[in-house]
Amino acid sequence: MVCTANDLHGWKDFPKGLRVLLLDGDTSSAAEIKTKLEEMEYVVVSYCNENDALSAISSKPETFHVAIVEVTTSNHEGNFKFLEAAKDLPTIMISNIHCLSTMMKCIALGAMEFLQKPLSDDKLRNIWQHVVHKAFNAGGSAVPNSLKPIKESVVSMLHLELENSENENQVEKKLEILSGDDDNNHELLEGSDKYPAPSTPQQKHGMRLVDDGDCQDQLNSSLEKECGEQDGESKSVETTCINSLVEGTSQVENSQLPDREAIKEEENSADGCGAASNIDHDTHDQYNISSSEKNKSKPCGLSNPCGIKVSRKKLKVDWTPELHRKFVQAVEQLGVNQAIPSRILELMKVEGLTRHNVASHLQKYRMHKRHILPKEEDRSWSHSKDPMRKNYYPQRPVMAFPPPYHSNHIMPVAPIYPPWGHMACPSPGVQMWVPPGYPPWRPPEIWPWKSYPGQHISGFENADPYDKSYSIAFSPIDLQLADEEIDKVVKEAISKPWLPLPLGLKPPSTESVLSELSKQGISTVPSHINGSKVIQ
DNA sequence: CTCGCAATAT
DNA sequence: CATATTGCGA
Repeated sequence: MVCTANDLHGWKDFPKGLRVLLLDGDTSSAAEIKTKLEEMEYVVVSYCNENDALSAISSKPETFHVAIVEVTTSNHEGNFKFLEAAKDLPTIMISNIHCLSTMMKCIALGAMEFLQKPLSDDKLRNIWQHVVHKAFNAGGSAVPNSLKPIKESVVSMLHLELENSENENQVEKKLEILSGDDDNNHELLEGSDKYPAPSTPQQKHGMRLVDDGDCQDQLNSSLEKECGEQDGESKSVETTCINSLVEGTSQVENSQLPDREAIKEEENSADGCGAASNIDHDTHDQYNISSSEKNKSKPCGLSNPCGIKVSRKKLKVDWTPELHRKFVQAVEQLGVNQAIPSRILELMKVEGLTRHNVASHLQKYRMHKRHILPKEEDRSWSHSKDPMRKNYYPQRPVMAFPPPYHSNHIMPVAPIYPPWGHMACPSPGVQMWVPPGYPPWRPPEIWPWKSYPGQHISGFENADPYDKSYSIAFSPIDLQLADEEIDKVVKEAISKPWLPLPLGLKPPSTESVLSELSKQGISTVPSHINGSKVIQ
């Protein structure tokens, strides 16, 4: 009934309207909690005995999103039964008693949290977090029906795309933001305005890990439901950990930038999450770093007090198109001659990426520049395979665009970057071979100020031996076509400075261009170049 | 320590 | 087999 996708398509102010089952034997306490919850615009149905509550959730399991259940010394059994029956329902235990083993048992049986009475408003207000958490963490098993809409609406609210395994850390981070401002709980922002309820958010990162460990290590006597289910999440545990470690410092301010990168761990287990289905890197920047599953060389079984594995393992970088795009952009911005790993790393501004990764990638990049093109060459031209001569290709023919191509139309949408495809033509003016009939997109590397006819500034490649050879290889028609296109774009850009640059790409910085030019003895910049400078 | 290359691993 | 990682000399 409740939760059709339509009902909740928006769920405008999300936590409001969340349906809470309250089970508290103490009627006055129940009334008090109910009142508070209702002030927070939760919908509360309270019960005073377990049987009523049990029948309620068993007859209409989708009626509630979350349950709050009181535990006393006398009603253990009923509550445990409830937990058992409501294991799809995020359940928060509340109690006056301070019994560690009881708490432990509840948690082990699947309770999300165990709170001591009296309940603070903060904790009540934040119960929705458990709902969302569970909605995103129904490990393995399907998300319970009552929680599906939650997940959907949260996803839509955050403008997230949910891949097979979306990084929940990302979600959670945004949710933390949510709890801060979206909750518009002005009346409660006394002193600690940042995180109203310390216990709840903390539990996500720290406590739950402990719980998992406890479940498996100590309490596996008879109670391993949630634990078993959540076992498959050790990856996300590590992801969270990595994220907080790696990104913690710089991400604090950056987390809202549109081009935030996400680190996600790849799991090669059966539920094949990322790798196979990562074809949609157009929309959101994303790259994967997966830890090698075998921690052989390093003795990294250490655990910190929280039980979090501090495995600073070697991370394998998956150079997704997006990541690679950044890389190329950085290289270009630096100029091929100055593209050293450390600087590239800086420019890429990607947390978690090491200089080593970049160096390796750079190596590959250069290798391709030197080998792929020459190879094509060798096959069709000379059959000289002399490896010593690989740097010299004075007269390489370059494919021109097929005749029918004329650049009268606007740039096509940003292309999917093939891993190395456009590397074949990283220098301006050099056209990548495009299959006939292919949409003639222009690589982002080709920017007006890089190749103007006659000046042959031609960007940064002059100091690069390989690129030098490329620039020789211009075919007239290439130049003409490129100029035509470029001219058009430049004119448009100049005449409409308020518009974003084509393809939404960031051009090289003015400084880098100018410094490069001055290095080459060009101190005066043509006026139209200046013009393009203005729009930056 | 960084860079770039070559060997090695996945 | 392509590509990422590791190792090593400059």
